[in-house]
Amino acid sequence: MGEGHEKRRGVVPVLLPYPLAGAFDYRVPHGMTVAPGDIVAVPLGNRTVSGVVWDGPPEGGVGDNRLRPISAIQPAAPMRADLRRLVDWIAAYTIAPPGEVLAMALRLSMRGGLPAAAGWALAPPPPDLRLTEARKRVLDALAAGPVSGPALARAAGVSAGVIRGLADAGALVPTIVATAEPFAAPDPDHPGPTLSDAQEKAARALRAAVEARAFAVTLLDGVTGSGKTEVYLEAVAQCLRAGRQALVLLPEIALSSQWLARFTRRFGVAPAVWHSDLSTRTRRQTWQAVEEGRAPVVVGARSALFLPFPDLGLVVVDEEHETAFKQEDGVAYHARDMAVVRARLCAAPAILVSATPSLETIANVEAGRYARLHLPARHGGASLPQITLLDLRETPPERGHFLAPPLRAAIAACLARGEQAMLFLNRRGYAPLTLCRACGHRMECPNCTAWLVEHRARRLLQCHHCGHAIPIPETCPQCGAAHSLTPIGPGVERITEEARADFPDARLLVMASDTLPGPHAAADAARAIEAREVDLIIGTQIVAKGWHFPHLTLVGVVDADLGLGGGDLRAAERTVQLLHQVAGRAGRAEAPGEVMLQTYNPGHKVMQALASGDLDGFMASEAAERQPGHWPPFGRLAALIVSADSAEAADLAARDLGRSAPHGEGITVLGPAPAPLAILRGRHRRRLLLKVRRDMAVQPLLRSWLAGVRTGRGVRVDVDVDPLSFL
DNA sequence: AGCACGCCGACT
DNA sequence: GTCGGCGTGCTC
Repeated sequence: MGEGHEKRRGVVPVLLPYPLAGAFDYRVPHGMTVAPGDIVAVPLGNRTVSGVVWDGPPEGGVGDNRLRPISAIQPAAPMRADLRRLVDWIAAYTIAPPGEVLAMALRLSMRGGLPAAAGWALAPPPPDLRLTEARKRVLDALAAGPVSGPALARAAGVSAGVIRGLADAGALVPTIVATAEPFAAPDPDHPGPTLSDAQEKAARALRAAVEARAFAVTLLDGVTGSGKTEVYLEAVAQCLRAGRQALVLLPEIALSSQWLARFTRRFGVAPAVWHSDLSTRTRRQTWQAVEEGRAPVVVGARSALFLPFPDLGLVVVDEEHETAFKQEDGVAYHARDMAVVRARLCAAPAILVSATPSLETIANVEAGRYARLHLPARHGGASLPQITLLDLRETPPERGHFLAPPLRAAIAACLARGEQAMLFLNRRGYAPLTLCRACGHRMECPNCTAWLVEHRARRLLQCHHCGHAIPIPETCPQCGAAHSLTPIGPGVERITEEARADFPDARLLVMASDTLPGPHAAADAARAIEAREVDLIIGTQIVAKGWHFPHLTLVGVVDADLGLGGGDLRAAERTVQLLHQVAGRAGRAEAPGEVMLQTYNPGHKVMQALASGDLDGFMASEAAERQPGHWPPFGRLAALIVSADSAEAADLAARDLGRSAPHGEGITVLGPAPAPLAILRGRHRRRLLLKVRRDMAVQPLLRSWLAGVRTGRGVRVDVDVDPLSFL
């Protein structure tokens, strides 16, 4: 490093947290000196805003007479150089205004001043105070000075009631205390679980990578249940021994109660947690603890990438294949890839972890850019579940039902053995389509190109893209026929109804994002399953996360073909990843697991790969398919989404863009074509795809392309570099 | 992102 | 006659 401390006078660039084209120049007033990274207050129009003194010379885009002076240097810790480089890097890569990226990195920190909390201090003891043991402990804990409420309760080992009582008796007075409470220090030498030989070997390699204090990326892969988490926690332990901080990114932190329990088992205490739903207080405390090096380990969602670690020694991305790491709205960045960038910027190793690595990561391994550590088998005597394909053409469900007889029989047998079963269907609600039997009318969203999904429990038809909802109509809005609207196809609600009828004695639990609002509900559900208070779990996507349910031995996938349609580049890859993950929930302890996939395409390469377990072979064939056409990861892709109020305006703008598209050797432009969601939230959308060879960069092409077209009123062009979703 | 300036509907 | 809708445009 060594840079970033030079004091500067004259004119400096200041990056403002708004989607402006670049940094703005400001004059440094006499008597003030600033350095890159300083948080400053500057005038902007008729108000004062906060910004960050940026690096390099002034932009020079504006005449000296229009330059305004910096108002003040804010009393906040300067933004670190590596974070400034990360902001620059993400902005350049995603073609986003740097200020918009800065906003993501700052939004989380700049709200409010110093963290403070309600606390308690000793008052002159009232003469009639009755002292109990608990009350004595509280008074002792306050002898050294004021302490915040929760910390006091913890330190004295009492409930909040005892403190309340002392306050009522007049022995305590409320105060505001600065909360610089240290986060508990994880103990790297806390006795953890014993590793198998294979795990120990991988752990050794990762410890060495941490000790090397150099940028290097390692893929850690192995089937679900092979003990990858325990292995990378050893790398975290090594990082702690070296006195440095570690960051672990998880795709959906809110659903990871079991992950936190595993961490606690290994290190004796829980890590600092970071995600977007934290309260303002917790957010500020965590931010500050990270900044001051008091939070040795942070586990977080993608936004944790922007935390100001002073000494980051390790970055782990668990479930690296998860698409939840890709932010779609605003700045379209992939947290997995940016985590690798962050690791490189602070010369730390990165570990990518997955049972089903993305083809991108596999290609990086094969090109020698990433190392690979492979865990060959399930850990602790558990075996991989037996996966069978249920051909729905041969053994169809009864009319109006969705569970084929062999699956029903398997569930019945499983429940009879006293074991748990799970049904997986990646679709919320009761039915994805409502159709009029009289005239064929389909209930569609007025704002989006999408069907309205019936939610029977709430008596609604709802659009899963924009949230538009209407009460379920009595009559067809097209032809007026009464009682003619029929639900078509299953959602989890409908499967639940069927299961309830088929297995009336089983205790059911539905796990879907709308039935488990918030982390506590998910944690409660997981606890209930572990405690065997549930026999049959019916769930969407969220049951696929890394849960460990030791008594679950049967998983039925209601519609394994779901997700294969739509012509998405990664549809097959994603289906294999998702279903492998779901299958991995079965048989994680002594009892062997069994998985049944209901499919109309048992011959499909996805079904064959899952049934045979040959994921490497499947990924190799995916690679072979994408390579000749230079599709990712063997080429680079950027999507341009043109949206406008009217179809005509969208078409016009899209055609204009198409006409001025870059061309040349190794460059392909596809489109314009209606985006798969041709109308979304009332906006008409067209899509263009720019595809280039892997040895070329899309960013310069995009920049000159977009600079050359001026879009008309109401027209927006959104750029998505490395798009994952083709909607 | 804010907040202005700027041209067309219902109201103290 | 004004107050006010939010559509475009600018902020160093």
